[in-house]
Amino acid sequence: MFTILLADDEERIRRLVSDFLRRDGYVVLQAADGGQAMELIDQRLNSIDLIILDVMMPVYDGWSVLRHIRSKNKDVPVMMLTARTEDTDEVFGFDLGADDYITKPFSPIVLSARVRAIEKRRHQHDEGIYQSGALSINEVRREVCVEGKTVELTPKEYELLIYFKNNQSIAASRENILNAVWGYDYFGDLRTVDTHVKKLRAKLGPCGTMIETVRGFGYRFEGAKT
Amino acid sequence: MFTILLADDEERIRRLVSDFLRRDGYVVLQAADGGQAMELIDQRLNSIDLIILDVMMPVYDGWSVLRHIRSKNKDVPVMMLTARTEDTDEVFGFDLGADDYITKPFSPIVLSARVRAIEKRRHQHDEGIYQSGALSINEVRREVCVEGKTVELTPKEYELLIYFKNNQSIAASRENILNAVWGYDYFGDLRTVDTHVKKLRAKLGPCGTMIETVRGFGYRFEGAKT
DNA sequence: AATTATGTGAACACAGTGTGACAGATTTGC
DNA sequence: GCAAATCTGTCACACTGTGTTCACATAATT
Repeated sequence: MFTILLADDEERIRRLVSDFLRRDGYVVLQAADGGQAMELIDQRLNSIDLIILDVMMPVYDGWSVLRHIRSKNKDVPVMMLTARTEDTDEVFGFDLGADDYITKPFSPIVLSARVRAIEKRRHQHDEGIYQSGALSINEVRREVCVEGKTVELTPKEYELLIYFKNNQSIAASRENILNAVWGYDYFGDLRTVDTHVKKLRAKLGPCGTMIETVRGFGYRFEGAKT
Repeated sequence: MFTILLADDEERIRRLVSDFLRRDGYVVLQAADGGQAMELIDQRLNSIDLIILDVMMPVYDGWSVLRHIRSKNKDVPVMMLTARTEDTDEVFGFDLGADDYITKPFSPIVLSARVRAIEKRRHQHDEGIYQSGALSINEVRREVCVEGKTVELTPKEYELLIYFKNNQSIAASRENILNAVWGYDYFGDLRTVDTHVKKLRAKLGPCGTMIETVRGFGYRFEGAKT
């Protein structure tokens, strides 16, 4: 989920832009002036992924809101909207830590492209994190989350999950799995795999169904259909 | 066969490019505007292997067509043609899922090189997938689809189908089949094969007729006539 | 029409899988 | 270093799915 805070005093623009962004799958919070923007930022800055600020707003202008955000030492990306004037504005904005800058009037297409660019930049920053549906695996932190909540896995369960993640959509026989996870020199019961799969499924809760049984063969891990 | 849909409003470019591609052995469908492109895509997206879209087109522009394609959740490769402008366009295109990007004016040689690159990428991706008519067998996933819908096969049914696939157009006696699928040391009733063939035919639905009876001998699997 | 080959459905034994319990191995906390 | 807690691998049981055979129906061949 990618949440965007949109602050602009023109209702027409808010509606146009938010409709467009929603159609692209983003969640959009709206603020009609700098005051409302400040409030929303104070309340839920941690769950906001991008902030779009109009420069000219009642109560507090965009620069003030931007300054407020940066004073909180949060590096959430901020995009500024401003009427076409001299470039000084632009320089000013970048100095305060704006990430992008769009002059009014703009086409929603361009805006949405810039938003995507920022989202992408952010996601490649998340390198090493696997995500599929409600399941996310952070291999650096060695942490697995389902629906945002951390799930405690034992070492074997974790390694098994990593194996599945690295072999998505591939039917894996019990032998394949045993060789890969337990090592090629391990000669144990094939059904050990079953037991661990069972436990893993249980711990993954709603994501447990991502491990499919291929009857008479083994298992197959399926990333969420998007 | 590799089919390319080429959408560009300039007739001169269409002819130049399609001549060039045809000489390389590709089949080229042409669309003179975004509307025609949309129509062709709706009608026969499944038989198209690559789409080349001009960005500036009447009716619908290239981005809209691209969005339409992706909304169908098809990962057919798309190549965008655009006049040299700002990079934002490019970012936009890649975000929407364009696979390649060529700025006008371009040389047909370059275009055809890029097309070959995409074709290559695609084909190594298709490795291990058998397709014939409405039947497709993904041996990596150990999954069989008929008319796009997954068909659940038991292990024996699956192995039998794989045997048939590997022995297309060859009359196979029941003994051949029994030896190959059940193993040379299996001594069961020859008619067991019949039962499995019957079940397999039923599960394959419209593709069941691909398994032909060779009376007095055995069976023969026939891939779809193209 | 008689004969032979194949299609079809039912019955039954058995193999594959999910599941919980348990004992030994390993790790953790003190 | 010791006890407690946790993890791991195996097993047994229940249940469902699968393979095989058989008997009979239907179709093809003579």
